Amino acid sequence: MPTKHAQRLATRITSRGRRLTDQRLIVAEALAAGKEAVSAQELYERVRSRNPRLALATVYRALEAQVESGMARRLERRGHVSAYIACDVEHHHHLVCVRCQKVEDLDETILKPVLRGINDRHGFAVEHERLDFYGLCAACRRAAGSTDSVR
Amino acid sequence: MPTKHAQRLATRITSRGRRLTDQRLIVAEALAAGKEAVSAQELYERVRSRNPRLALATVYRALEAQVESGMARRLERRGHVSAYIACDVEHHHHLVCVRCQKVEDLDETILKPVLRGINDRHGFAVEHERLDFYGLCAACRRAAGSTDSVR
DNA sequence: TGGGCTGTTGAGAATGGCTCTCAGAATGGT
DNA sequence: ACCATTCTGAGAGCCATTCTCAACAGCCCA
Repeated sequence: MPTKHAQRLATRITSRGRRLTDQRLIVAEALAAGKEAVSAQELYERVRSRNPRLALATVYRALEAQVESGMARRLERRGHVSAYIACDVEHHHHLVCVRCQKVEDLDETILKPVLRGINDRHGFAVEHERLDFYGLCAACRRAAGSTDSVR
Repeated sequence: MPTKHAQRLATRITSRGRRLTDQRLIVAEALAAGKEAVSAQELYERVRSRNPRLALATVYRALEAQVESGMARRLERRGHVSAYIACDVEHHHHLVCVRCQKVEDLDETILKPVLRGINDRHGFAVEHERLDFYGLCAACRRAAGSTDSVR
């Protein structure tokens, strides 16, 4: 009795002519279950108890496949580790609060002019970007009594 | 007879209470000589012929020190490899070509609206940001015959 | 100027994330 | 159901990076 959610994942997995396998579904569900970025190792451990025969290499392959088909995004973590996050729609970028560590999603429309500018002024075709803003979120800003405006 | 350039590098190397060593100067000069991002391995090989006793680990350590003191910036390359680029001043953002590895500085004025937008729409006070774009530079784009526009 | 404290280096081994290999198993079109 | 094709499990292999530690070299101070 596949859930509606599993159905949708299955559709996306096979959308590029890829085969639907139990392993891919397991990995996709596990990844989609969390809202934070997970490394392949972590995901492997998280899933292992229920699926003892699942191999680590398979997790890597499944994640790679998800990234390729746009179901997930690969992020870089310190120490040359990749972390993955499920993506419903277009990927987004983050505002990381250096005080409370909370992460907000960046309003993507803000970026459009930048990408266009890079294209127009530099003739540069952006493939992917690394884009993280660190600072104080609204709450912490109030708490800190900061009246600083943006630079 | 240290050149003016070497003098300036030396000053920056020691600026954080770090010791000035031949090895650090060699690495700093080699990195500053190029305008494209270089991996530690590449830099090591580039420098090895003139300095056969220089160890790879030392190159890694010197690059790490440069990153920490703001003389260089670490970029990500495919396959979990770090690449480094010398930074003249504080905090530039980069356009890194994934094909020829050349690095352009981003026209900073493009960013102004983004920072304003983050401030206005998210109430988020940006302290610092990490912002690198990866893609095809104008030359490689022509070479590739790409007619793709920006997303 | 000459210790001496301490940061730094060289060399190679160790680490660890990730990928490869390959035989056997599973998938999906026909 | 058949079969070409794709996937998987298991572990070995790969390779960028880091660690270890004894020897060495800056730099501070008298």
